[in-house]
Amino acid sequence: MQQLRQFVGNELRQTTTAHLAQTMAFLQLNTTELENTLMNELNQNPALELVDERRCPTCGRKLTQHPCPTCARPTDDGAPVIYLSTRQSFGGRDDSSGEDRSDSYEAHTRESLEEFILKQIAAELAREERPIAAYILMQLDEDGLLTEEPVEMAAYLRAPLATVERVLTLIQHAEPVGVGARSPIESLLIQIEALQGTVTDSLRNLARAIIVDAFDLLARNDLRQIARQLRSPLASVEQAARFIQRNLTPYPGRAYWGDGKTSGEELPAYHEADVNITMQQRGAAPSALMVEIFTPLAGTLRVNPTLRAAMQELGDQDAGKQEKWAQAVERATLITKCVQQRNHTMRRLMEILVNHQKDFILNGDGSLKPLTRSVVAKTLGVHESTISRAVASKTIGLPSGRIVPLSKFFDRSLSVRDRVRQIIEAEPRPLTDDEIADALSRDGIDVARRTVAKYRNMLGILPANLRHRPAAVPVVA
DNA sequence: CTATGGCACGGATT
DNA sequence: AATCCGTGCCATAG
Repeated sequence: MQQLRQFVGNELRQTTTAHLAQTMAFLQLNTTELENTLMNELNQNPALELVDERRCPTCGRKLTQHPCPTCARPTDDGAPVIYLSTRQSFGGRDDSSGEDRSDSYEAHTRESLEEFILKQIAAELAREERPIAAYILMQLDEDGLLTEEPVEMAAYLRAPLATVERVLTLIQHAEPVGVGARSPIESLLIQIEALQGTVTDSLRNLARAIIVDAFDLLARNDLRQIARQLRSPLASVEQAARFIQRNLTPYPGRAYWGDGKTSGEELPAYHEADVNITMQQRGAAPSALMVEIFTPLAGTLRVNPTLRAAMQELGDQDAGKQEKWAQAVERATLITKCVQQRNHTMRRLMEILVNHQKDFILNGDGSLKPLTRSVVAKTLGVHESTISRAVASKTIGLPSGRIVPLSKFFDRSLSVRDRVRQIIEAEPRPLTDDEIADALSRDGIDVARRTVAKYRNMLGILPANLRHRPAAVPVVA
């Protein structure tokens, strides 16, 4: 009896830990990544099937349109509506790369920026150039700059240098233009060339000259000195400097995250968010927040019922086969359960997040309220690491159209940084960091002057002594 | 002498 | 246990 109990206990613990491990693994993937893993699973596991008949992942009803008209209906009281929705973009299993499954490079391209670039240049790549492209993309740092010399890479890949450089050129000219440059300067130059035809040549030439010959001066915003050195009229230099600030970025990789760094216009969103928030206004009623959580795959995932039935009929005739099928079914059940659990967790998480940060969603950075993952974990009754995983590597689209990392909801200092920005924007004369710190403390925010300096840097704002009339130039390390 | 940025330490968060 | 963040101290530039 005791043995039996122990045995059952072990079994139970085993399946539970397997279940837990899988749930955790799924939870920390973003929608696209999960989609890939599920696709793999579908290919390998006959017991798992994707029914094309689409059902609303929130209520389970058959779906005739996106999003589910029942679940995604604005409420009258203006409370946020949170619902799950399958991605429309992935209509099924199209895939243009109809042939060889052996692309080893796919394994390395989970990161969205890399995928995004790869997609653009895929058509131009010969097969043997693919691994090269994949390798180069892996060497990009977080700013989108390349850390390794082409010569080294060619040696490592045992490929001709010319080929490596050809691929690199392709990458550099894909969106976002300038990734894969070896320095901020090179990146800026590539971006300038790409703008050929959109601005006058004289402006472009001057801008190029400034970057090549007077880059350190530009970083210090010393326009007079630049004008003297290049023998150009100050007015032209000012114009060119403004052009550089507005249209170019030394960190092409950052534009990708929709970070505040891209001074100026909205760049197109380079990837799809995992959650999307919009505002739906119904007449004069208070606008309700519509929170759409994307689940991967269009269709419904389930355990293949015919296989399950066949397995039971088979009995013990073919023990080996039965064993195999049993495992497949078990795993398929596990997968579907875990996906459901992931959806459930994401939904509960977003519920809290949206309610707590409603002001932030509506009014922007300044209204972000402090919030830590552990607090959310407490109120949700789950472990902290669960929240960490749920937040990790996910992005969210705000009503403003910006796509930001979900972790921004937990940023400890975003609202203070926003205050700093406001203060500087409204300053009559350049304020020193100390004065900014004072101004903040008058608002009840106590931060050290050193901290103000750090925030300033994060915002890409120059120190007071370099901050005159014209707007700041992004500081380059 | 003043304003900043670099380094590193300690506490909080993950 | 690892990482992030605010801060103090000190060197440096103007």
